[in-house]
Amino acid sequence: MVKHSSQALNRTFAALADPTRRRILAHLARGDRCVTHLARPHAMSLPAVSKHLRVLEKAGLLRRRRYGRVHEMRLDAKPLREAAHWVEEYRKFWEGSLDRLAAYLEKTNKAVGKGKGQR
Amino acid sequence: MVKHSSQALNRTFAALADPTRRRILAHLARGDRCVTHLARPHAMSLPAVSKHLRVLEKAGLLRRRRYGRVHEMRLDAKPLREAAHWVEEYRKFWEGSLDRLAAYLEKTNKAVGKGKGQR
DNA sequence: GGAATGTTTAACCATTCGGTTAAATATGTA
DNA sequence: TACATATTTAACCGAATGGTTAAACATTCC
Repeated sequence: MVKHSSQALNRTFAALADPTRRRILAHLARGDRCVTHLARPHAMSLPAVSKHLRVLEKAGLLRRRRYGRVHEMRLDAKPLREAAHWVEEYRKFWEGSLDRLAAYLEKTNKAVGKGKGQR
Repeated sequence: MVKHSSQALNRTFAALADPTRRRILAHLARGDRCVTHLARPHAMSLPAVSKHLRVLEKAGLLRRRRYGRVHEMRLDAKPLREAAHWVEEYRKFWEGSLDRLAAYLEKTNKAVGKGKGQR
């Protein structure tokens, strides 16, 4: 298995666990946006959105540039790369139990079908 | 963009945001394991691990079968499929800004280079 | 029956999270 | 200068998280 930086994954997955933040990322995928613009479609106060943006920024998922009083946010999807890699390692497990069994056998190198093999 | 079930993604990403839970999933990728076995390498109490397992179970990432007093956990990676799909939609954004610009143009259908285009 | 094993539940605790409102800060404009 | 706009910070709140210990439950073993 590949080595992953735990802290970064923690922040990335935690940032993605909130639907408001996922929606913000989706908006940013259409182009850079300022705070007010990003806040508009969300039924919450501006400080709440500001906090979400800070979470995304800490996770490295967006970068901020100041144009006068306007903060323009730009999507930075690089952290998603690592997250995708992590998830990909489990692809064989959702693509069918046959591969899962194969991996199981490869690792344990034991006979199966005895019923109490692993226990 | 594809439609995703928000609740499931919330649970999946939240479950993945904890390093203990990711380690548990990694262990389960090697084969089905009982609670005590999964708890051993983690420097925390059994109830703590039990809680993590419940979080993973609620997220649908593992299934539980009872053999007498032993609860055997089996990885179920299907929820990761949806998560992977969600993340994949941002692949073009980490694979280079050229594609990013292309997507931007495609969506906005506006000229760029004026400097203040989106603001 | 009684003891040991595997696991969960209950009660508790500190911290974090996601939201609020009010005030402060920074910038632009008349 | 004064006012309006964009955003953050501060203080607060209730709920969720991640951990603990002690007790309960379920099963197996002697």
